[in-house]
Amino acid sequence: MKWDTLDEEPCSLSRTVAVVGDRWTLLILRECFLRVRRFEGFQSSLQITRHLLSERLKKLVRFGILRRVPYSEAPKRYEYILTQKGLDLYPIIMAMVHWGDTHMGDERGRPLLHEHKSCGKLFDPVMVCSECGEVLHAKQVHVHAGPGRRQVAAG
Amino acid sequence: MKWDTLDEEPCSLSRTVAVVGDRWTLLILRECFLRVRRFEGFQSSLQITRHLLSERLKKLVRFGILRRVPYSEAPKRYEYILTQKGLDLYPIIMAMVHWGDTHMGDERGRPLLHEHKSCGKLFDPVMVCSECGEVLHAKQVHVHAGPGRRQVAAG
DNA sequence: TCAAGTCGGTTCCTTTTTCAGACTTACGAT
DNA sequence: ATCGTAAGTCTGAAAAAGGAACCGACTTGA
Repeated sequence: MKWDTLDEEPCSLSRTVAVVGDRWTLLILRECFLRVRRFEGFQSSLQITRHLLSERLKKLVRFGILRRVPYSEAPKRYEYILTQKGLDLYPIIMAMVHWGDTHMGDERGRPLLHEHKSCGKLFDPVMVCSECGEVLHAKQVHVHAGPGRRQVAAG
Repeated sequence: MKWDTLDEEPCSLSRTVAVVGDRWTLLILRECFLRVRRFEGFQSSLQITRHLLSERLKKLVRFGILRRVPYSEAPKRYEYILTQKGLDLYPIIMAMVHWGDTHMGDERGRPLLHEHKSCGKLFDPVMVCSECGEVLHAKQVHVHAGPGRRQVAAG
């Protein structure tokens, strides 16, 4: 497996992993969803080295997850804003937060609570079937080869 | 940020990232959900080095995501089976597969199709609010500090 | 019975990433 | 002139990943 061509594998998970499959990238995205937008903001809340932050932000921009938007002309300053493609990562982040809440909690309770503005309640994210609306479980799902599958590789 | 204590951060995303936040681990989990159970099975389908596979499997066992179950006494041979905690990672994997299908596809179409046995249809996973059942969007969610939050750190 | 193959690893060495922290550039304020 | 801020870049050391050979306990086939 070569990481530099992982985004071309005939497997949607590999392609996603190529983009967000490392620790810092996922933590940077968490900050994005918490409305952090600027280099110093990411750096101070994550304690990531500036070198790596710079590289990760470039990569997220290259993949179209963030847009680099100037907010000051002199001196030139930029913020990093989630694109629609980036906003669509929300279910991944929320699924991870929910798993952490469920399986990695401690005696102090949840670090964050989420309120759904539409209904006004504190909620958990639940994954359902787009067709029947039932909650999804791994054992209820059967996998078929699709048109984009080249070989026996999975995906 | 020190990776060895990431699972104790007051942030559910960090804690999840501590366990599944690297490329190989996510790909190994994909194989688990595709019913791969044995060392050689993972190794040959992923082309991961045996060294790294060994280490990652140990880590997943240590975190209670896989169980190491003997299937032969002489010689001693083991398989790796998802625990309930591991099965609960399914929404994360499916959210990543769905994002890849949506945003990283090519002209050949999807590598895999998913059929929901309960309703018999090909489906996409959708994340909804546990309280009202509506589809979740990042902008509809407001975040509050919960009891497990120590400081200004996010989670 | 002896060689070859299988499975689940371990060991060793090289290459790539990451880390920690100083340095740079461009400006505004004191 | 000096300080502070923002958004980076550069450098050398440490850690992680990659590649490939080796090992031990069996089974299989000649």
